[in-house]
Amino acid sequence: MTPERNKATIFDVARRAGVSIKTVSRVVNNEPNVRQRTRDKVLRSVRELRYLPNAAARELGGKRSRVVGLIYENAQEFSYLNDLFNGALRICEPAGYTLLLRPLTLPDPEIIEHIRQFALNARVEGFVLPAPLGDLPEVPALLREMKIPFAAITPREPAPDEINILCNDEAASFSLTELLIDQGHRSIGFIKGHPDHGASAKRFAGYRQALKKNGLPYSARLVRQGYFDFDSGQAAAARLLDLPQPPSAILASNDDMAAGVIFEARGRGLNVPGDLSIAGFDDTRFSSRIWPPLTTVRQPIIRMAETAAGLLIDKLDGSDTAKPEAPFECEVVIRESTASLA
Amino acid sequence: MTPERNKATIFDVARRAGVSIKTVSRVVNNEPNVRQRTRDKVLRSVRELRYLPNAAARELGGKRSRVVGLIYENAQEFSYLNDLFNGALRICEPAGYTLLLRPLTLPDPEIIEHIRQFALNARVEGFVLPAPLGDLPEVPALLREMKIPFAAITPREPAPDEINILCNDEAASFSLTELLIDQGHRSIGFIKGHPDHGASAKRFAGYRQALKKNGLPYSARLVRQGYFDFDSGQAAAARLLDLPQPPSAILASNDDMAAGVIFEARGRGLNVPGDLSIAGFDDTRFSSRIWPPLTTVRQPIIRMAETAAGLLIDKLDGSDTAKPEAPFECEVVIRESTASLA
DNA sequence: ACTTTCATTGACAACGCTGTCAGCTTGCTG
DNA sequence: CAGCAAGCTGACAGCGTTGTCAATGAAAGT
Repeated sequence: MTPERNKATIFDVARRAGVSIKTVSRVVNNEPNVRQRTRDKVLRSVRELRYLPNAAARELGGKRSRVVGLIYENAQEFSYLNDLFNGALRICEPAGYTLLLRPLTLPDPEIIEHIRQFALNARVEGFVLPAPLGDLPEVPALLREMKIPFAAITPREPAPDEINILCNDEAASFSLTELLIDQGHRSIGFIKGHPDHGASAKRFAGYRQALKKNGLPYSARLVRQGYFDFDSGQAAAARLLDLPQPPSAILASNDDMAAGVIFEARGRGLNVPGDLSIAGFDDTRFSSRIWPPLTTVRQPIIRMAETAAGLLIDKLDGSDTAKPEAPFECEVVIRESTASLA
Repeated sequence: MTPERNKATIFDVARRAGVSIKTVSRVVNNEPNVRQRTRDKVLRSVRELRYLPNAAARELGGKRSRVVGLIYENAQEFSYLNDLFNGALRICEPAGYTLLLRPLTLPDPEIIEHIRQFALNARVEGFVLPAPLGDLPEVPALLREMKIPFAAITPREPAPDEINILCNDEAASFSLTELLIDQGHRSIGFIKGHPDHGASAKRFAGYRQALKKNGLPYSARLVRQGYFDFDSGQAAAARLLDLPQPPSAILASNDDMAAGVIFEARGRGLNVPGDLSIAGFDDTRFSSRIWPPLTTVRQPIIRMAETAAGLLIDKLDGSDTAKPEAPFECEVVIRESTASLA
């Protein structure tokens, strides 16, 4: 059933190089205490035989599985997941790690047990832990308890000695709000994101800050709770537009909700951006494809995932690189869903 | 580094059940020639100790890796990929198989070499091979050469003894076209899909058949080549709408292109569906979220992926179930982007 | 009762690597 | 130049399974 495998074993390499298998092992694993000449001999032999270490034997003999797990919420935006996966994979593969995906469906009372099972079954050595799972306190707690290192991608301050990648959500939200203010909007609605997501609070904070800095009054009536999905965005927009004095612009905490706002606006015969400016967050695949194309904020997810995977692997490999990462910068993408107030 | 693993080994189970490790192995692997009483004893012991076979040892000892590979084109619609993955995972996981993803970026002159490397490195025992990779003749050819079984999900007739899952693209396209005809449309534009995708030809064939059966003339001017992406859909729509006698309806071979058509129509101030009816294929995540929501065709991707993975695993496990699958049925989803001709 | 046949079970050698530890070289130190 | 530490290398024992094959037991045939 198994295809003809790469036949060469460590023995073949050793014989050809005239050394012991242990020395080959040392070279292959980049261990110290091998003379340069010996190392070269072995390396040549490895190349000539196209030697590829047998992962199963490696795991059985040593204790390392070289498996990195990526757990994520199944309801996440697909393009976000895709970037996450591609970014992490780009690092894991060349480093000789296997990247395993595990979708989780929230809410799930047994989520902890599911993660534990996954970690055990798949022999996961380390996790990439994106938002919103990383925002749930119990998930990092479980991994700490299981002594499995992880690299979180969440808008939080990392615990000491833990890896956490974040981007500057608050600053981006601030910029976006200021953009609307600069365009003359004085009444700007805001739709909050899912309360379980750390980003929601940050984005809201940026909005308030921008209002404050520009001397605009904050009004709770202009703020509605959403849950990051299209429907909640639409519903929130409906209530905002039903106000006696509806806002002239609405800022949604993500693009799915912004799409819902557009949908609702169009349904009411409103002209976007003529009658209502709309902006979102995340720049998903469709943000530029809906009508009108959405003004939004783009996060460098791929690079964030790469960095997370890279730092995680450094840790797993024992190369203690304790450099704290600076937050990644988000980019405001201005499209046609926002316009100056006539 | 590795967390405290499930400690119980086959020896512990054997001791507790009062049998040899080989007998435990037989029971765990569902091999024949074990008395029922013995089997029960072992099973109880397994349960009590929460025994979980060590995958690495299993692979090293036997020859099975229990890895199923899912290779896909990176540019694919995310929701399609997501369904594919979730469907396959739902089958693989409980069956004790590991599902490994491998994105490929087309066009890629070295694609064969990449797949070969992946198969070797990851010790893939069998592949799930979705469109469009399964449509490329060289990919199935490689897997046949490497003697790696695969389950294709493509609109083709399967080679004998190979697994192929398909859905009735042609019939769906036929229905969708007839729907438009029933709504009074007499001039229906068609945007073809990417020529490398097997589905493209099928969908086009269904369109022509429906015209023919309903006595409508076929005009090549109303047919444009697209490539399954938004931009090509928009471009094709532009040319269709520039016709001296533009069609009153446009059928795009997928929803990305249909979104492009809507985009173009709106840009020209056309009312959809008042001035132009638009329909697509695939029912992606955003098909119902754009304005107007798209009439389209939904494929049961999840079930198709489940079936593909299931048949593949049957084959890998040696349970020769040679039942040829009937094509899955697509479902026409009628939304607001199509309407009767006034 | 005495083979023969087959289902059932177990002993033991792989599988290909890493960990441990001992042995052999070097290069320094005094 | 002996003496010692540090650098380098190899022998060998696991790691937890499955495959092979021989041994045992039970059922069936003569």
